[in-house]
Amino acid sequence: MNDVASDAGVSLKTVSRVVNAVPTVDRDLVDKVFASIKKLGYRRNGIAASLRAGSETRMIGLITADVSNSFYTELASAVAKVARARGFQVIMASSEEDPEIERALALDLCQRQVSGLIVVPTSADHRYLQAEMDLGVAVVFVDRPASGLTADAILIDNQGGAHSAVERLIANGHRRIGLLMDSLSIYTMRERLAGARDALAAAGIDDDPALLVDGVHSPDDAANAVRSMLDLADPPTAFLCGNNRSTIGALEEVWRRGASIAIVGFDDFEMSRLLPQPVTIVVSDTAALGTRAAERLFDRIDGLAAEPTGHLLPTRLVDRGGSRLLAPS
Amino acid sequence: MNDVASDAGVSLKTVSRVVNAVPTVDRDLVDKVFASIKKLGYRRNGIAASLRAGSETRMIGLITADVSNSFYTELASAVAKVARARGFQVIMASSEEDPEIERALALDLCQRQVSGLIVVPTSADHRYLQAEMDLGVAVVFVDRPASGLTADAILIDNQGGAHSAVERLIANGHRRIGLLMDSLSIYTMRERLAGARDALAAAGIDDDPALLVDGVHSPDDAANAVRSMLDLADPPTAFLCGNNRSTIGALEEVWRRGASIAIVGFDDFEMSRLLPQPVTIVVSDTAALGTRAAERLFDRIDGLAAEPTGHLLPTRLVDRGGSRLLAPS
DNA sequence: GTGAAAGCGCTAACAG
DNA sequence: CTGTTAGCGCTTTCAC
Repeated sequence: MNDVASDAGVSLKTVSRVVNAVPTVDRDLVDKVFASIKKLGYRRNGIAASLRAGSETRMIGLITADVSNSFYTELASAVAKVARARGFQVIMASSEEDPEIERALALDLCQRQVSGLIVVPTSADHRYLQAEMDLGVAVVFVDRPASGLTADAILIDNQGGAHSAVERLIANGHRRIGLLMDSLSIYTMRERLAGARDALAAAGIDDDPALLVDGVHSPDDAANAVRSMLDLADPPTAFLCGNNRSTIGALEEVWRRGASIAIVGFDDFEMSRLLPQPVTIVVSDTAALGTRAAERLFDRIDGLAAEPTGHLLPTRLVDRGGSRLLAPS
Repeated sequence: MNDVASDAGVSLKTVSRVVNAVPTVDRDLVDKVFASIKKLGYRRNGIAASLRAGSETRMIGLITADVSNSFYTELASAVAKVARARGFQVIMASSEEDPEIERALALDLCQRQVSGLIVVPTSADHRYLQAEMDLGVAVVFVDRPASGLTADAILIDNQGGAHSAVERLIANGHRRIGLLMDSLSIYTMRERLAGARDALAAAGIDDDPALLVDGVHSPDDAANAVRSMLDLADPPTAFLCGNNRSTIGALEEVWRRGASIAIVGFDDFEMSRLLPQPVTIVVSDTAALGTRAAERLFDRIDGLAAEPTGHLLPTRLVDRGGSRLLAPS
């Protein structure tokens, strides 16, 4: 910038003004400066610009639990859209469901002076973020609430979704319902389980521990769990799957056996409508989840001082698949 | 940092040394400094640290064409893994197949002083990046090559994949093969089309323009294209789909009609194995694509001076789906 | 081992 | 309208 200034025969500050498109600069000087910029191959250093106190880096961080799950991808896509509309970039990172990684990532991003952080929390204790929040980093949690920390959270109605899913199964005559959940250390899984049990209890159905498998991470885990439950003396006639991965695995195993078993899953996935057999899915508006979180984050970045709130988005039951059954030749 | 120094009764530089874990500092001073840091709630400003010339921001940028497509998600996931192993963060952004957005994003990221850039190019002219590369930003293109610029590119063997796909269809007796391609302004689509035509020509089959639809962006576009081709007087008995989206749409339409039509698609997708009818897919190792690109980028960041090269990853034909047909009750 | 001074590239504040 | 001065938070000389 110094070089440009001397080459153009103006002061540093004038170059700065030109680069920042300040309107009150003489046309001639502007042209001269641009000529020197081109000639010298000058590039503005955005990082130095954001160094001056108070200035924003115009970056937000997004920490999800698993980049390759389409649920988080859709979320990220919605966040990115809101950010781009505001001229912010998104640094995306994945905690892989590991609290230590989450912590390291969050602190790293804060060191990089992000203006805000959207986190799908994995850790059981987020007090480590308190200091950062006190220093002015906006933090919004999404899909799961924080613990040990008062912060905004955008969630879906996990209990309600599970409740109505099980209610529907019961209405269809099912009384033995297998429950496939990922690790119960995950908030959403505990909530969904609670909702399911609620509905069972309301119908006067005993909670049989043999019909719950947790720690189901992958489609293969789900297939194994389904297999062992179907081999019980008194097997389930329906399954509730805690997330899209387990839904896929459960479907595979059920079809493999040719068994006539009802399946309700959580979290929609691309192609669910192509499934050859009817599946009911507890659908939430993932894009809205991301949009809400990003909007709340920017409200905070803009200085919103209101008390942090939890926000619950509704779910609904949707019937997917099945129609293609008629077709294949 | 100044405050910490005076609180601890040491110089600025000593604090800097402690924060950066320089070993040659007196234990007592280290403890004192840490105490003051905790007391004052000091946080290191990573951005200021990277301001000094030559210092790296330890960030790379990743620009893909569409965040919500699982193909790019897998790619991104692989890139992120390599980056994390090196302590780099990834800024991810999507060009939405718009050259202008791509350009703006790339320049923005360069202004943010990323050490390198991995780009799935959309634009037809990447000379705008030459200046940045001259200034030391490493750039690697992936999935598609750059134009107007000499740079590393990691690609898959699109022509070869399309060639063997069509060859297989011909071997199975098909002579009328419908081609569904996204916009032919996209490199991969031109290559795949060329490979397909090659195989047709080699078998002495005339290239019928009625059997090509391009500009197929979405599953619905694909379904429409399939519909109109199947309504031809002399309809195709097979389809080659240029990407996973069009494969999905083509499958839908074919099943809807109950038609007995062979389908070969490009790019695998999660759940393809759950499909109720056999589909052949031209599969490439997407994770390897991302890994290779990231590794080459870090080689460049580390100062590798060798001539930029193009790298071609192989594809293979895989049969997916079909097995479930037996099962549904 | 430790510290003082200079400066990274830029911008805010105030003059001129 | 333009230039000068100071300083963001840190690190790097180079003395002590």
